Amino acid sequence: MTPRKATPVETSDPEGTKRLRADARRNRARILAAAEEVFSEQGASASTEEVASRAGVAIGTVFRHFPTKNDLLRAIMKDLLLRLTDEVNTLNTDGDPATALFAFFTRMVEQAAAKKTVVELLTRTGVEVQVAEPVQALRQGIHGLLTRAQQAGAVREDVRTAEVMALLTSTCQGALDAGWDADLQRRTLTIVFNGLRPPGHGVAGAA
Amino acid sequence: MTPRKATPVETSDPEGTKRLRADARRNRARILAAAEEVFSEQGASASTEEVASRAGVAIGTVFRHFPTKNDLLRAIMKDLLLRLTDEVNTLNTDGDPATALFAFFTRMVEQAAAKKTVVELLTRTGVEVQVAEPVQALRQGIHGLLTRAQQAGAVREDVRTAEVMALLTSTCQGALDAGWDADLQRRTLTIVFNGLRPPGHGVAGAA
Amino acid sequence: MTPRKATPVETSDPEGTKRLRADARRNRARILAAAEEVFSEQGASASTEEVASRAGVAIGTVFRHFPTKNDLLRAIMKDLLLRLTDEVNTLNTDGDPATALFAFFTRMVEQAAAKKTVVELLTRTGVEVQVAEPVQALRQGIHGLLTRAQQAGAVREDVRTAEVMALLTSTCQGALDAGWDADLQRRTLTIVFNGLRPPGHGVAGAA
Amino acid sequence: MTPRKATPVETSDPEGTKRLRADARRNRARILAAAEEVFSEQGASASTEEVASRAGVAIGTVFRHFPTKNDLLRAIMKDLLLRLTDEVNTLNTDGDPATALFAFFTRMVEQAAAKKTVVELLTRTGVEVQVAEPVQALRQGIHGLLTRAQQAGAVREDVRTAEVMALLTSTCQGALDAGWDADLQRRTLTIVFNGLRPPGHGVAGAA
DNA sequence: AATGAATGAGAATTCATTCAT
DNA sequence: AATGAATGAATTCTCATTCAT
Repeated sequence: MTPRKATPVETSDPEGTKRLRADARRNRARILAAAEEVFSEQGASASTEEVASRAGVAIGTVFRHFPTKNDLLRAIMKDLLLRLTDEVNTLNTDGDPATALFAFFTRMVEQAAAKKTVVELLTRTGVEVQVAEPVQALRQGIHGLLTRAQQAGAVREDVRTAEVMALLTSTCQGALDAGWDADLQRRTLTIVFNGLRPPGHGVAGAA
Repeated sequence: MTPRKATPVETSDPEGTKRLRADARRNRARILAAAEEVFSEQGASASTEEVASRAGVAIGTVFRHFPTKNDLLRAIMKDLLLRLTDEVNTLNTDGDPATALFAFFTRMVEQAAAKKTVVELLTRTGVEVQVAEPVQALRQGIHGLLTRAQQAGAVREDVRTAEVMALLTSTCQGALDAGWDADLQRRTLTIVFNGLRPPGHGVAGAA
Repeated sequence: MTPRKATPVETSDPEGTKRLRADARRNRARILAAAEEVFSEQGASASTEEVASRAGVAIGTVFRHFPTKNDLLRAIMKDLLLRLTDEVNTLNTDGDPATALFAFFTRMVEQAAAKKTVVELLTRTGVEVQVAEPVQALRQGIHGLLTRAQQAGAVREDVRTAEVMALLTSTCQGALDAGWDADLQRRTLTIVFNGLRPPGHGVAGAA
Repeated sequence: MTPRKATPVETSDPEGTKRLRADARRNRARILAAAEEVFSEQGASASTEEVASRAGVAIGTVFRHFPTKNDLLRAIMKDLLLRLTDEVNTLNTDGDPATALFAFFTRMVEQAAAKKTVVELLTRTGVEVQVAEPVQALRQGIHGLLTRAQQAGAVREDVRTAEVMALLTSTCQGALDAGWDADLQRRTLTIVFNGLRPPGHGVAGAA
């Protein structure tokens, strides 16, 4: 009848990993892992109870760490985006400009199937999971990959980051579809990549 | 989430329209229309009550026509697929082989945003909505468009129906994403279409 | 995740008794009766489940009739206030002006113990149960009793309705206290009534 | 609502202050102060966590000092009653017999609003807070005030302590009600006091 | 003694589905 | 056939209390 603020463990701690007792940190990690699993399998409508039992903790523990189901969803989103951004940044520094964008694109699509919900959440606005900043970080990394690829002559000049992002999320979503196997993936990406390449650079054979 | 019964009244009646009293047939149509509206707006998790009230009937009437929420979802899927197949077939007969595939592709993506749930359902297996046959019919129509386009030299020889379907559903899903506007759509499809065209046929400028 | 409006049975029906199926009306009455019982015994924090089981209906039925626990509380409040106002109005019409106010006052205090929660709610603002109008109606009735009593010379001229209400609710709350028995009630009210009477009219003996 | 344990650590230690380390004693005091604040503001249903954080200690510390929420409620009750009894005793010794009772009465009502929960608890048996002895002590002090007032001719002979207590708690509860302001308080108490005074001693004008 | 994380039994509320009218 | 009330399992979230650190 009278809602009261709890003391959300991760509120004052964006990364959610500092200043927690050892056991609390362990549980937090377990819960995040379980949540990624569960939501990947069953979508964002999976129950928090399922996450708790998969993590081997009581339901109250989940809510102590993430006061709201949405907070939990947001947390796994941030986690993934962080990892992706790291990867992109590494490629921007160390990768071959001519292929790095394509390599990253492929990797993301490969992993998409394992990240069902994350992809859902990343792309649908409905489930208000506000992760604007981490997404922006990822976008900037991809912008870097794109620019380098264009400077290397591997991608058309008139392609912009927005389209790459659109194609990326679209194909990631597609990768969740039934019947989407490794072969189909390769062939589909070949077409997309050919579309991105400058005229004459088309790589033969989707077959 | 807890299916209790699976003896759909309309199983023995594909179109779901025969042997019904006039008012019953009218109600069935109303419910389908309302369901398409509601699920398009709110996603598949919208409540059946909402559908009923939007259709102007009582909740019991919805369940008399569609014994399960899933039956209702399946029905609107079938409806849409039927309409799409009709369109494809018309294009196969009357359209310009060199452009018909692209035209259809564009049209579908345009409408996708209005068909939120349908796209969701069409592509995720999770929500057991088995609509194999109508999908197969659509696939065949698209296969026709593709073949003709290839014969007209408008599409690479090594592209197969599976990839076209994959790209089609992927971009339809993408069209549901936040920030996906008409301009982004045009630029994204340009890239995809360029990827489909034979080398040298690339159409310049995503811009 | 997406709240949806139910179709509250009593929304369009202030009195909550019209246009309901016979069985629904029966259940509504049962629920109200059970609620009055339960909340009287255990206070406003009693569980809705308890009300449901006491009423012999499923929990969903309670929420169909009263979409919110607060709606239920508000409903029993309105019910009681309505009954009290009727009583007051009758006394205003038929009662002896010199004694009607005291009679009503006594009756309310007598019944207070049986209306634990109602009294709580009537007097505390914390539990937002907005019943301003019905309370206002009651207040006006009491104003009538007071005015008549003053015209009959039974109550001091300088007493206002606000004080009478304050004394009324105070003693009703007092009547809920431990150790408050019939004798204590009589003696306490005697003191209050003497305080209301004009000097010289004091009725002897609290004893 | 689900008491699990009832072996209050401080049972053998009425004042709850002996045999404690300095810091423990300090914490105990802080917790009591915080509890009085919190429960006064939010009522007895405020959470123990809130008390802990307001006291600047961890939740475990609260439960170490008061094994049960009820023990905490009981403790603040005792505290308040002790203070009130002190006040009464002082008035019994030093005050003007003719006015001391009225002065004390007025003071308590004034403070009632600040003691929301205390008043609640003092008067309802429901929330098992057994504080019989301290209440008895207070009652005796008030009995003294009453007796003296009667000897001074300021209060009717036939008034007994029970009625004074009843009126006192009733008006204290009333003071918690919405709309009860300083003016209403004065007018209401005037009526009550007139009721207590011997015939002919009535003080004019509630206005 | 203090800390604060974990527990788990509720509590309110929703909604697909059933069934009496 | 239609209606709409009833059902009850499931879900999110809260909080007193316990216990490892």
